[in-house]
Amino acid sequence: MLINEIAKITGISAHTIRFYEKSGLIEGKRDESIKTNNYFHYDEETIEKLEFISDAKSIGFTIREIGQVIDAWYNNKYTKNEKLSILDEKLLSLEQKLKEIKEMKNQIEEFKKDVLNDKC
Amino acid sequence: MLINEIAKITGISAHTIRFYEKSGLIEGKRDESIKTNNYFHYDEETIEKLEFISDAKSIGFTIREIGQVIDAWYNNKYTKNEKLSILDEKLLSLEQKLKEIKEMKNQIEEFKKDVLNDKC
DNA sequence: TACAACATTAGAGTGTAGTCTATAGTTGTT
DNA sequence: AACAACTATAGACTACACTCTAATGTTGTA
Repeated sequence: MLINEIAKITGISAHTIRFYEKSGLIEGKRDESIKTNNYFHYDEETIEKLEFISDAKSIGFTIREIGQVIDAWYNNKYTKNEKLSILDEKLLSLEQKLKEIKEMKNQIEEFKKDVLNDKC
Repeated sequence: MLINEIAKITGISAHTIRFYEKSGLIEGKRDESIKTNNYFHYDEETIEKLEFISDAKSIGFTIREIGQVIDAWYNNKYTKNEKLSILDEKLLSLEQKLKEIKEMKNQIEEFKKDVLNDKC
């Protein structure tokens, strides 16, 4: 798959995909048998990664954090224990986010009560 | 209270507090009886607002969104129905965030399983 | 073969949310 | 009065995550 095809599939622009590539989140491969161009080729795994990136970004993970998780999942950059500790850390931060969001829900419910009772 | 005092209480720097003031999130009052300076004075309500801002930022609300909620709560910029609709919209987006975070937790749990089973 | 549509890179520009600096004036303590 | 510590404002600077432009080359179709 060339960049525009994977862009269409994932809904992420070619520009942004190149940005993710430069940021080290994904990695296209060059076909060594083709000498006339140096186009990047992307596979199914890259689609998975890009979908993960979209999800992770929307819950507030930074590029750096997403890179860590991707490396913990796909890469051999880390030992097994390092991988598990990165993933556990992210799970913990997600727990924290859940707690904060529930608290914020309660607070906004209180605001609503105040508005309903004309207290503000 | 002057700016440094409220900064110390909330843990938010004076610079950032001035930035929030310029962004319309909080509003200090000038003491008209003092002619020698034009220092801003802040009250308890501003502390509440700044604490809300910290919480809301940490769950990913933008300055604009936070401004809307503060206006829906403290201000008479909106009608009762407008206020309720802003707050309901935020509640809905919090529900959405909760869902996304739970899904991400499951996905990272799956990554962990893969790592534990040496599948990657 | 013309040419639209695609690919690459470097680098510039944008929006958000601060963060810092410089300048100038004010207040409180010695 | 001297001086440290505070305050205000304008505007420069930063980090992050894109987003776009320009220049150049390649591919596929009429």
